[in-house]
Amino acid sequence: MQERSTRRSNRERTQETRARLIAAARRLFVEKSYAGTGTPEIAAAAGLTRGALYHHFADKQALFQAVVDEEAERVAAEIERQADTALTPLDALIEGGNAFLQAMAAPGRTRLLLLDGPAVLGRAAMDAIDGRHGNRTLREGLAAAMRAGAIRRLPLDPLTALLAAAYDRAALAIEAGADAQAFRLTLAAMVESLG
Amino acid sequence: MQERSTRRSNRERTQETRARLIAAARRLFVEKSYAGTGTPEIAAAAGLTRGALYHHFADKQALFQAVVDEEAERVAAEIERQADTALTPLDALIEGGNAFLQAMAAPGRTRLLLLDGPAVLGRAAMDAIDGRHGNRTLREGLAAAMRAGAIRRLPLDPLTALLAAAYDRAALAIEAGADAQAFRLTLAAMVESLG
DNA sequence: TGAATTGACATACAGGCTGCATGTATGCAA
DNA sequence: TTGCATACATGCAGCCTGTATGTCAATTCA
Repeated sequence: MQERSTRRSNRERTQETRARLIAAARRLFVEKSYAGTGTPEIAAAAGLTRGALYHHFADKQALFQAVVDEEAERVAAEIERQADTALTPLDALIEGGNAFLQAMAAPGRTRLLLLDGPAVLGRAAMDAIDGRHGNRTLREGLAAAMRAGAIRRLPLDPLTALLAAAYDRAALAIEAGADAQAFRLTLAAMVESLG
Repeated sequence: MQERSTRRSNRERTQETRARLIAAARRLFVEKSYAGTGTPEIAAAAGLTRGALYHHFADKQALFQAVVDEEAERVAAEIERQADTALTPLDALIEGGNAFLQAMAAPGRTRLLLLDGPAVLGRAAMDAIDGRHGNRTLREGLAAAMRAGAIRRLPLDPLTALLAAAYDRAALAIEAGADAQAFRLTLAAMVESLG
C-alpha cells in the first residue's frame, strides 16, 4: 500500500491522499448513498486502508462534509463562470437560475447537495455551506434587481431562501425525468412576476 | 413481555403492537434521527423485542415509512380541517399555506417529512406520499385559482412542486428560528404576484 | 370439541461496520 | 544522528441489522 514511485514531501503526500479519499468517497456516495457506503469500501477504492481514512478525517461524516464542500464550490464556480454582466438585473437572475439547473444536472449533485447533505449534516450546516457559495450570488442578484426597481421590495433573506428552495426542487424534478423546459419557464415566470 | 391483562383477538393485538412500534419509532426518530436510532432501542421503548418489530415490518426502513405515512396524513388532515370554502381562490391558497406552516410547526415534522424522509425513502417515494396527501390540496387550489383567473396560467405540476418546495423551506427556516412573519409575508407576496 | 395450522412474538446467531488503540516506518528538525 | 512528529496499517471492542429457529396462544376445520 506504499507509494514508492516518486519522492514526495509529506505535505504533498497528505494532499494527494486526502484528494484520493475524497474522490473515491464522492463516487461511492453518489452511487450508493451515504448510508449505503462503508468506510472499508471507500478506503479500498482509494487504494488505502481505513487507518489512513481515520488519520485524515475525524469520522465518516467529516469525510462526507469535505465531499459536499468541494461539490458546492464547483457548482458555484460553474454558475459564476457563466455570469453575464451585460444583462438586465431580471435577465441576470433568470440566466443565473438556468446556469444553476445546468450545473446541478451533473451526476450525483442532487443526491450530495439536496438529499444526503441536509439529512446527514443538517439544514443549518448546508445553509452555511452554500451561503458561502451558491446562495450568495442569488442573494446579490435579488438585491440588485430590487435596487433597480425590477422586482418589488421584499425581505431579502426569506426571498432568497424560498427561491433557492424552488430551484433546488426543480433540479430534483428534472433529474427525476420531469419536463425541464416546463420547470425553467415556470421558474422564470415566478421570478418575473415579482416585478 | 406477554400481555396477560385482557383477552384480545389476534387482529387487535397486531394493531396495537404496530401502533406502539410506530409511536416509539416516531419519538426516537424525531429525537435522534433515523440513522441515530437503532432497532433495539425502538423495540425496548415499545416494550417489545426486535423479533416483534421484524415480524410486523420487513425492515427498519419499512417501519420508518409507516411513521412518515402517518405523519403526512396528519398534516394533510390538519390543513383540510382549517379550510374555509368562503374565501376567494387566492385567499384560500394563502390561508392554506399558513395552515401548512402551522401544522409543520409540530415538533419533529420537519425532520421526518423534509430531512430524513427524502434521504431515506427517496424523493420519488416522498412525492408519492404527499401527492396523496398534502400536495393534492395545493394543486387543486392552484387549478381553481387559474380557472377563476386569479393567477396566471402556468404548467400546473411544476408550479405545484415549486411552491410546495418554497413552503417546505419556509417550515424548515421557521423551525430553525427565522422570522416566521417575514416568511409568511414573502410567501403570500409570491403567490399574489402570480395574479 | 379436539387436532392441525397459522400468527405473534422471543431468543440466538452471523455477518458487517464504526471508531479507537496500538504498532511501524518514514520525513523532518535540532 | 538523534529524537519527535507525521502517515499510515493492523487489530480489537462494541453495536447494529437481518434472519433462522423455537415457543405459545389464537384460529380453523374436520
